Amino acid sequence: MSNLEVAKLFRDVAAAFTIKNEYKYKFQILAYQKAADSIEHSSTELKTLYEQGKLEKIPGIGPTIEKRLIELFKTGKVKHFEQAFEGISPAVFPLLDIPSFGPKKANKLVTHFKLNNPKTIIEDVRKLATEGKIAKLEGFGEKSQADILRAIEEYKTGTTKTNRMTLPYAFSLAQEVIAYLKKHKDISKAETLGSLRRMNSTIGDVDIAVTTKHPESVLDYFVAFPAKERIIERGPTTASLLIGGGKHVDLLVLPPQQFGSLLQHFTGSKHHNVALREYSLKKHMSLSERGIKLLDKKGSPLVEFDTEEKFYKYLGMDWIPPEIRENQGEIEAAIKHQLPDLIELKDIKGDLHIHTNYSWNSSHDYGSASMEDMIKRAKELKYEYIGLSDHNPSISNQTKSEIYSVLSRRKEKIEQLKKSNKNIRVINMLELDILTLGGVAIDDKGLELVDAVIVSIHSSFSTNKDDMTKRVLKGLSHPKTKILAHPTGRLLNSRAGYSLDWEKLFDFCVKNNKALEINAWPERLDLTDALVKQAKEAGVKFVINTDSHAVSHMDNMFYGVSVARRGWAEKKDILNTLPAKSFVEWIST
DNA sequence: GCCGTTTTCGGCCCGACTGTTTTCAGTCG
Repeated sequence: MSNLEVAKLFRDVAAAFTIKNEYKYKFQILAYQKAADSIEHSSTELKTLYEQGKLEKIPGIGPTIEKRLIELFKTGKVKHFEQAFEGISPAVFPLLDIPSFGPKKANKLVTHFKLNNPKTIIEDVRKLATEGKIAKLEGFGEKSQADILRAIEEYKTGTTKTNRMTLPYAFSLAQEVIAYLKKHKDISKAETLGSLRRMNSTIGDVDIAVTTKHPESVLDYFVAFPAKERIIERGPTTASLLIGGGKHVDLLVLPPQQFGSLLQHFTGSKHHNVALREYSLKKHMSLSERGIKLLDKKGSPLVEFDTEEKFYKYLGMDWIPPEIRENQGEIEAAIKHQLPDLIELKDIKGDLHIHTNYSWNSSHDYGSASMEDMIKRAKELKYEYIGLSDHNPSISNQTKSEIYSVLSRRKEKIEQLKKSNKNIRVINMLELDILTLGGVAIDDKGLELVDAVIVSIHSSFSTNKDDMTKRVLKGLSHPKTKILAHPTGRLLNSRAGYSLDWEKLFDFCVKNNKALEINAWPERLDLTDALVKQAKEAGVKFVINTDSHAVSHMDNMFYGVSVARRGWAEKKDILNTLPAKSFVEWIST
């Protein structure tokens, strides 16, 4: 059973408790939802933790839920859950996947119309709505019947929440909306919030905050946004639009004196906010997007904040960078004034994963720009060094001596470039395939013709964890291999990546002075933020690379730096912040 | 059912919006 399946089961359990008695089970419901959230966000499979007897390492899993999970993995079911589901039609649960359906609404429809088939339930409800039967039910009406119909249509056509957006897509959508908003004369400030401000690897909704003295007219203007599909909601301080492709854009409007708490609240994450509020409650302060209520002094006015810095300071803590607001220890660190000094884009002094159009019967794709053009861009970016790391020449249709000869010709060209570019260090590198049977695609004699290599997996993704780990460690063992590129192999929204024994890999990297790449390509963002944090704690060093195949790709460095920041990485953790001399020393020894 | 920088008992985030009501229930983030 995968983490997502367990999380869904827990949410169904919470829904079942909600239907049975929301008040009696209030805190069990909360506990199962919290556990589901945390299981979804876990970077380790629960099954693995179960096998290692480490289930209690997941926050939100205590002794009782641990017992239930052990029963689940042992027998495939949980007695206690079956009791919880007793008397509730299984047809309720598929409905919960449709936005606007919660446990109460779903159960009311299912019981009243005696619907019991989970396979046909969505079609059954759609039919009832079409026939006008739902409007007659108490608590429903014509409007909600129409809403149900539309929600089902949007769900079936995939208009709602299918794929999450990649960062560049979300940024350009946000920029488009902000550019539109800025045309309104009463808007003084507009900023993106939510997961986009936290630089999450994928974005669900785009949240934009605006401060103005004329909220009415701003909201009117916003909901008239030309590219909208429809208005989802519109109140006095917020509005939400559905944009083509099933994306939401939410606007939040508050007066300038409350802008600080507004930013804080809608930047999230939800887990960060809940933890922050629980902490503050113990200090008798109640937090919201409008400010802070002091619970000790009755009738005292709301304390307002125009900046986020003042808001956090009032709570007795340092301002927390948005990227690490995930309730992963940042609140405790902010109280103790021990927040990490996160790496910044300006710290980066070189890019080592650069593909060019150098043509030589390659094993994989070429870049579109010349070595000269990529070097020129690196200089514009004020880099001190650049690694030219084309894919290794194909080994399937060239003899060894042919390979030595092409490598040597490329070396000559790069030596020329080194000489003609005195103010940047050009490093002769390769991105080298780790073969299916371990080992790398080019032998020792060939590797003498390059300064250093990046290794990566480009084949046999389904290899099991133990074999894949052996394969990767063997690939990293050669003295010339310094960096493991895109270590998980994932592609956002399309490929999960392969399995690796991360603890083993981290340990190997620390002992053998190898680095893990943080690949800045927006569909990769690989390592993941969670693994960066774990690796950093194990003492692993990183290199942030763009994996550029065109000049413009070199600007993606920003996304890689964001992943590093989300993983709590500091300048000292990232090797390509080193000055040229020290970096070249590391990579060539 | 979880959890601990005033707690191993006694707490558990907070408000927005919609639709169906005429003061509230449900859902969402």
